[in-house]
Amino acid sequence: MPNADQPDPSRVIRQRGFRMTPQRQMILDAVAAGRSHSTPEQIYSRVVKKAPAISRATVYRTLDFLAEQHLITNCDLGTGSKVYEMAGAQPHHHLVCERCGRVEQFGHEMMEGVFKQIELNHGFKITTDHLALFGLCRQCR
Amino acid sequence: MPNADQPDPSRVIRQRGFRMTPQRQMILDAVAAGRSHSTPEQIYSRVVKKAPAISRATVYRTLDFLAEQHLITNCDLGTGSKVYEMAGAQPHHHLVCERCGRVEQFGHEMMEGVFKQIELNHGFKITTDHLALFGLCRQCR
DNA sequence: TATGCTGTTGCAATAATTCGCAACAGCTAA
DNA sequence: TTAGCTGTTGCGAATTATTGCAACAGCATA
Repeated sequence: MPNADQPDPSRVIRQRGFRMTPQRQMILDAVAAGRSHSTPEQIYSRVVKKAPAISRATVYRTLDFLAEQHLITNCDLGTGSKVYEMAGAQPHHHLVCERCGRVEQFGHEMMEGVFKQIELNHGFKITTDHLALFGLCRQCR
Repeated sequence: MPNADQPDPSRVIRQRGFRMTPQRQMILDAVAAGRSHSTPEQIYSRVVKKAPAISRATVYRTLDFLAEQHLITNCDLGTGSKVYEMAGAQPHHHLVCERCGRVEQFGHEMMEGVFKQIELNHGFKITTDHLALFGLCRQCR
């Protein structure tokens, strides 16, 4: 069931003057294949099965590129590597417990008020849609 | 003029069962010496002048440690390395323009409402006090 | 089709960060 | 003071991430 809210990435990229190459398509597919957050290394290992010649540098560059285009999002949960997932679905953020490592989610709507306020005060339009906030969870306090 | 709000780091660390070693003291001093944000490499190069034997791994480990103890804070402005600065002074966050790279600041008080709300809803106490939010600045929109 | 412009890729080199482990240092209790 | 426990450090290697550059590929125009 194709989602009308999610325009064809290929079209989006071309409309902006870039190219949807086989590498980019494969990497996008690999991000989608990860149920949720995937590290660059996980994505690389998925892609390399289909295209053994692909280089790690291409994976890193392409992930950056797709994130700039807001087709995927990334987030640093403090695990050493950034993690990536498809954008669009339900924008959300995370609460990471510094003690036990538990990760909770909360919806983007909680942030929208502040972001709007910042836009009014600073004329700055925030596009960040995938934050990690650190602290202590209910159990660990 | 000593600041009563800033307890002696050495005391804080020892009270928690850790040790204030010469390395930790030097690294803390090096963070303080940087006027604002410093990269691990900048900190390393300051410290290595005083203690040529110190290893980069120690710098990275110690920065993590001091950040966990909330004596310093860090933030990823998208420049390749995390940057560190002393905690405590004026907690603040940054707006980083994706196009021109300009970095603006805004005060922690803007976030406090949301953080309080999250605490009510999730029982999660957020300690993050140095965020980077990405988007487009007034000029670049 | 031929040509040129520009975006993309792979490779190798480099940079940034982390890890494993043995040596070392500070604290406590005998 | 000595012994023992545990936190810390230095070293070097391993891992992870980024960069520079030449070759290549897609699209447009002639």
